Amino acid sequence: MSMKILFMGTPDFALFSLRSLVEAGENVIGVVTQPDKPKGRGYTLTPPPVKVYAMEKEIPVYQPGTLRGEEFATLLSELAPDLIIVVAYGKILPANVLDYPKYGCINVHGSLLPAYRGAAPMQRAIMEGQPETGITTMMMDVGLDTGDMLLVGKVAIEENDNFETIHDKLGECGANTLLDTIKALREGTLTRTKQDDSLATYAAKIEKSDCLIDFTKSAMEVHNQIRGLSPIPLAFTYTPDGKMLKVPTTEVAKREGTLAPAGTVLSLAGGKIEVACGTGSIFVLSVLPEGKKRMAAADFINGRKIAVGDVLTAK
RNA sequence: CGCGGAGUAGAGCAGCCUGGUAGCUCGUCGGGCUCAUAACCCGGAGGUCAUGUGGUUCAAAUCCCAUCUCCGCAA
Repeated sequence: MSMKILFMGTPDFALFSLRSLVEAGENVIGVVTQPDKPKGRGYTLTPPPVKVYAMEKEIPVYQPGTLRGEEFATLLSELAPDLIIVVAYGKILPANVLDYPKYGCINVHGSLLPAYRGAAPMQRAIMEGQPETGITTMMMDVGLDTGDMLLVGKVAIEENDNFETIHDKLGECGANTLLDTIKALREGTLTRTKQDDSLATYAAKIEKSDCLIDFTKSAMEVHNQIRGLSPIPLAFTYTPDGKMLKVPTTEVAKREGTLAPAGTVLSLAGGKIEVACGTGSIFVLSVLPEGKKRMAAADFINGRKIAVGDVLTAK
């Protein structure tokens, strides 16, 4: 049975799934992705990763500004997909789209639903210190990540995993879980499980305020925040001269109790910047100073930009 | 023409405003010392100060002009 699949997705995370569909020989008849957006210095118009890949594979690409209205409805009836796969597309699908395909719309979501519904499930799970996260495939409905669950894949979050490593592991896991889901659909063995709404939690989009490091929290909480935001967009603090300092990598020091006022630099031994937290301390292993490249903490120390006793603060 | 920072030894930086001997922390190489350390001491190598056979000047890393490259913010 060859189903006509329409793929909807935008960033790198979606690319894992699209690539696996293509490589598995599925009949991907088109890709819907967000319009090119101005990015970076000088506002260069940049295509989303999914578009770049689709064009390489000569799959038709569509970038509607909206899914509501005649235009997209017409396109949909021309393409006539049997199944729509949605992975981090970035827009809400209206009811007429959800209802169109014979086999419905399947979403690949980066959490163990009903936990972490919403925009930033991977980051939030790490930031909140979860020991594991995963992928849930679901039949989409009109709610935000509220549809019936299909299959689940789990991924452990190790102490030094960060957003990048979890993103890649879940991308991989998502691709595999998606293929399993389609296989089950085809074989008629797919079962739907309702979400328990009473257990639902939301993973709100990451805001600037989420990125400000709060050293009054425990060393582990600070570490979780920093790694959940690394390498994008990165957690930050301010040095005594008022310059912003982003922190890509840290590790938790094995120390207990309150060592000094939160944010105080305790030591520069071994090329690590040890910073006091509410309880315990963390080692800052690399930094990204304002206007500079990312560098090892040892280099930052060599340039004499920080000293024992300096206090890193919210400004 | 979105805003801003930066290009000086292998790395991170200072020096530039107020032109006049190329400096700091580290790494590296050689030697010494210690039971030992993120060790310590002594010595050395390594730079056409991004580019222009540009301008000003007795003299330019420093002031002026142009170009290239890298980065942060914002979106």
